[in-house]
Formats: sequence, structure tokens, C-alpha cells
Amino acid sequence: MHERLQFLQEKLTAKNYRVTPQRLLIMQIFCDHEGEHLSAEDIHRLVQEQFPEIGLATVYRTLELFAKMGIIERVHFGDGKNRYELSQHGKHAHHHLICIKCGDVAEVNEDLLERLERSIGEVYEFDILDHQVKFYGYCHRCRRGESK
Amino acid sequence: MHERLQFLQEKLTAKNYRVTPQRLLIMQIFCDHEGEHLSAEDIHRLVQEQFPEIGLATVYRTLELFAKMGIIERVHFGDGKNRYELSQHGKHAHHHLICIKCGDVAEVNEDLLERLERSIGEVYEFDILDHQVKFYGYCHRCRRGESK
DNA sequence: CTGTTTGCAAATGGTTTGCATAACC
DNA sequence: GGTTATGCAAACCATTTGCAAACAG
Repeated sequence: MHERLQFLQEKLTAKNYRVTPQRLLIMQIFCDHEGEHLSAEDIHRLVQEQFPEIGLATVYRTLELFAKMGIIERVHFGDGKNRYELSQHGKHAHHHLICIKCGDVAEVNEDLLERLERSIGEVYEFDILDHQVKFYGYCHRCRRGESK
Repeated sequence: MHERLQFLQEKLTAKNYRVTPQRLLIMQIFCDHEGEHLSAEDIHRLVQEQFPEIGLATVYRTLELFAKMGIIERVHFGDGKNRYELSQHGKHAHHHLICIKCGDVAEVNEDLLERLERSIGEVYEFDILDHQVKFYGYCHRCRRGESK
């Protein structure tokens, strides 16, 4: 949890970016909310609890910086806003199960797509570097008629 | 091509929506541009060539109506705007190869995902109804260093 | 100190909405 | 003729940008 902040500091320093409390705090928020898919507004609200004077623009600029540095990834669920999650160093974490009833988003961490990716790459002469896969349907709760 | 317009008319009438030249024309545009992934603005521009007085709002309202009726599908490529394509009745057409260099979007029509979908459905107790898969990388032209 | 980063407010761009008019049935 | 659909303009919402002040190195 801690080591991630240290890692961030090193990476920032290495690229001549400055280590600021805002950047550290936003990173902290990501660590405290792993597995969630936060929007910029979510992050702004959460950071404000500890640092009320932070501006939304700073959050956006930080998210862009982190994304550019490969620390976080942007994911799109088609609800009009971007969402962000920590990148899982090397591993893809872009298999999402999205419940069309309760809106719950679960992650599938297995890299079952690898074989598919390889064959598509061959057939279509396409060098695949990354992918994003979304499955829409009913989650285990909703399929049983439970509410969230 | 024609039969699609007739199909649209029947579906509109059946649901007590009105058959208007704007709606027919937008459908025509989709038929004339199969395989492309048009944004609302693209469609507005194309329709305007034949019907200059159409408003952007009408385009948006029509797209929403068509999507609600299942005639078209919304797809998101993460460039900030929605894109639309004709639904392929029953078949998924949501495997996209997106070139991160030239921006070209190709479709993969095979339903290679079916097995994967089945096993994920079992493991995660998730009823999968639809999916959307995007592969990002270099297309055959860009990988050879050609320009578009 | 010097250049980067921040906060604020204003601008932007895609999409939605209110309302009076026009068009379908 | 009654209701739905359209066009226009204004509203909206997520995101971006300009700029002067604050801050890291």
C-alpha cells in the first residue's frame, strides 16, 4: 500500500515530474479502492474528504498524467464518463462482467483470451497490444432475483 | 437495401411510431454505410446532403429510438463520442480491431468468443447476453510502416 | 530562484431538453 | 384534429484550457 506510493515517487522523480501532496493522495485513493472503477468525480469527492481545497481540474490532470505513465488505465462502460483503475503491471485486467440489471461490474482476471488473440492476430494481420472485453448480462445475484 | 426500409416502416407502425422522411433517410444512411462506425455528427452531415434542414437533435432522437428498437447498436471506442452500427439480428458484431496508429477500425465477424463466453458464464455464475470486445494494436498497413 | 503544478473560472464538445411549429395518421 | 415529431436554441455534463498565484526542487 505504502510501497505503491514510494514507487510513484520514484517514477515521478525519474521523469522529472514533481511529487505533490495532490498526486500522492490520488494514488492513495486508488490503493484504498482497488477493484473499483472510479470516475474522476468519484476521485475528486474522495480526495476532497482529506484535502478539501483540491480542484477538479487537478484531478483530471493527474489522471491524465498517471495514465500516460502507465500507472492507471482508462476504462469505458458507455455511461458517458471515463473510469479509472490501477494497471496490473503487464497483466490485462480488462475483462469485465457488467450486470445490465444492477449495474455491478466484476472483473475476470484470467487471461483466457490469449489464444483467441493469437489466432485473430494471425488471420487479420493485426499486432494486438491490448484488449478490452465486456460481457453484458445478469450477475449471480440478479439472475436469482435478489436485489443488490 | 430497400427491404430494410420497408422493415423499418413496419416496425415503426407496429409500435405506433410515425414514419417520417428523417427516420427513413437516417436508416438509408446506415444501409449505405454498412461496416462503418458512424458518429451522430457523421450521420447528421451525411443526412444533410440530402435533407439540409434536418437538425442535430432529430438525429440524436432518432438514434436513441433506433437503439431502443434494437435496429442499431451503440459502440464506444473511447474517443469521447458514441458510434452506431446496424445490429446484425442475433449475431454479435462487436469484435473490433482498433489501430492505435491510424485509427482504422476493422470488424472481426467470427464468433470465436463463444467458448470463452460459456466457460466464464459457468465460473462466474453470470448469464452473458452480449459482449463487446476491442483489440488495440497495429493494423496490417501500419505494422508495415505504410500510411493510410 | 525558475519552471512546474495548482485552483479557479471560463471555454469546449458531445448530447439532451423545452417549446412552439410542422407533419403524420 | 389530435398527437407525435421536428427544428431551433438553450441547457447540461464531463472534460479541457488559460492564467495568475503557490509550490517543489
